[in-house]
Amino acid sequence: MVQKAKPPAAAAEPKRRGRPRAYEPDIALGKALDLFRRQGFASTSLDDLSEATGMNRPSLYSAFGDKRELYIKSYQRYREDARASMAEIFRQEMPVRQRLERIFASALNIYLSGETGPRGCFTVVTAASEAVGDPEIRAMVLDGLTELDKAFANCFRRAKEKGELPASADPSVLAQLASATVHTIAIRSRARVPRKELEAIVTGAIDVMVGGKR
Amino acid sequence: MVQKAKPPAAAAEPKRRGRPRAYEPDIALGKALDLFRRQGFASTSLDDLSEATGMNRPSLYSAFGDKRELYIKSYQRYREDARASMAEIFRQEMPVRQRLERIFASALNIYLSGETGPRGCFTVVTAASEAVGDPEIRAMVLDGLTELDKAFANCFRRAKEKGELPASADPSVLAQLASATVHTIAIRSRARVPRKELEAIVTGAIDVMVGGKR
DNA sequence: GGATTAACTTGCGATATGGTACAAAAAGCA
DNA sequence: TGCTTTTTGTACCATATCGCAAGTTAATCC
Repeated sequence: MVQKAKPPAAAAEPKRRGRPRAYEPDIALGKALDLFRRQGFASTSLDDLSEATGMNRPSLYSAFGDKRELYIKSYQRYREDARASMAEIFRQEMPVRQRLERIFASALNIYLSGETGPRGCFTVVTAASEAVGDPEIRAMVLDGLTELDKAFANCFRRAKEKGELPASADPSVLAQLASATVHTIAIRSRARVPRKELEAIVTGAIDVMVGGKR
Repeated sequence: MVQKAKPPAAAAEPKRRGRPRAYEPDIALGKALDLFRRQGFASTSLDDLSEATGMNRPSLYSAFGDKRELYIKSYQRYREDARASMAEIFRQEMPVRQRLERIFASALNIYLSGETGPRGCFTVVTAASEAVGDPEIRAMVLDGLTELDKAFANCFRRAKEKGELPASADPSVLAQLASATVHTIAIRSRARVPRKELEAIVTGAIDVMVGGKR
């Protein structure tokens, strides 16, 4: 039930007035995200969330709203994190192959980490869940899929401009193949396919996309 | 609550002894499958299943066992259907490209059909659900993924033997790309990506796998 | 027609779940 | 020291869910 005994989290705080919070919203949201990602929306109870975050239900409620809102906020958080690591990879100039390797390695790390087994990709998990019945959630999922496509397309477009790919290469087709590779490893990771095999799939896909190993 | 008013389903029946069933197990299982596929395990209640199948809960029980068993039987049924259409496609001799087109078209039909929106792929839905926590279900999912890989590998191996693919082509790598394409359209279909776009993804992937359109 | 068999219908009980009301607690402010 | 403000902790409610028990109905067998 306890989360952390350090109330003065960030340095500068404007001296809040009432009783201090016993939790840090950011890390609590992270715990909720982990749970939702592993168990899905429907089979994660508020009791589970309460235990994982160290907050009791009323606190959860006042901090994040009801279960659906908490799920949405968790997903947004997931996307922000993913975007951040993507941006990091796109910051420097490098060969396509290397950039692809980094992107896939990052994906694998996200999907395979987790204390109680691989967690997979939250976008894929949400897409496959009953939650897609909710139009707002479905829109977010679609946006997540599109964002990944665009990142890969950007990657291949740059490569083509630099002459790393033949003129016949279609960046958007390659991007969809790359996204497909991400999706397949996300799914396989949930089935506990060992890391080695997932890495082999990635390597094979890269070879096909940018030309054989060298 | 009513399912069908035709008791003498198949022609030859060994004259059962007690009160006749008011349902046909096969079509009931199909309805259950539809529901599970759309809503997932956790958020499909026995009441939902009862209504969809036209059987009340005790009948469901005696026919299929508890909810988990029903889910497993639904998944097995799904796999049998998928295997059957695969076998059909592999029956005759044809160019790789055409065979791939048929396989993907079949997948699209399965994923996009459904009265209340696309249903997606049951293997993918199960992989992404909380049900993977169950070792037996996880094993079935893994088996489903592997079976698809093998079917595609078989397809590419034949093509290579017939000289349709260059000697450098690696059937198992191509197979994983093809599976990845299936997985990505399964996921996107759940996000309601329109059929046209999914078909474009398939076409692009085929071009990359077996060489440009001709 | 009566016995037997198998399925159907109704209804229940134990538990879990999402959500909330209300009072105690811990801080600042005067 | 009292007062206000914000959060926590406990308890609760209405509902939903799974699974099953007991009795009823409809068919065949003798």
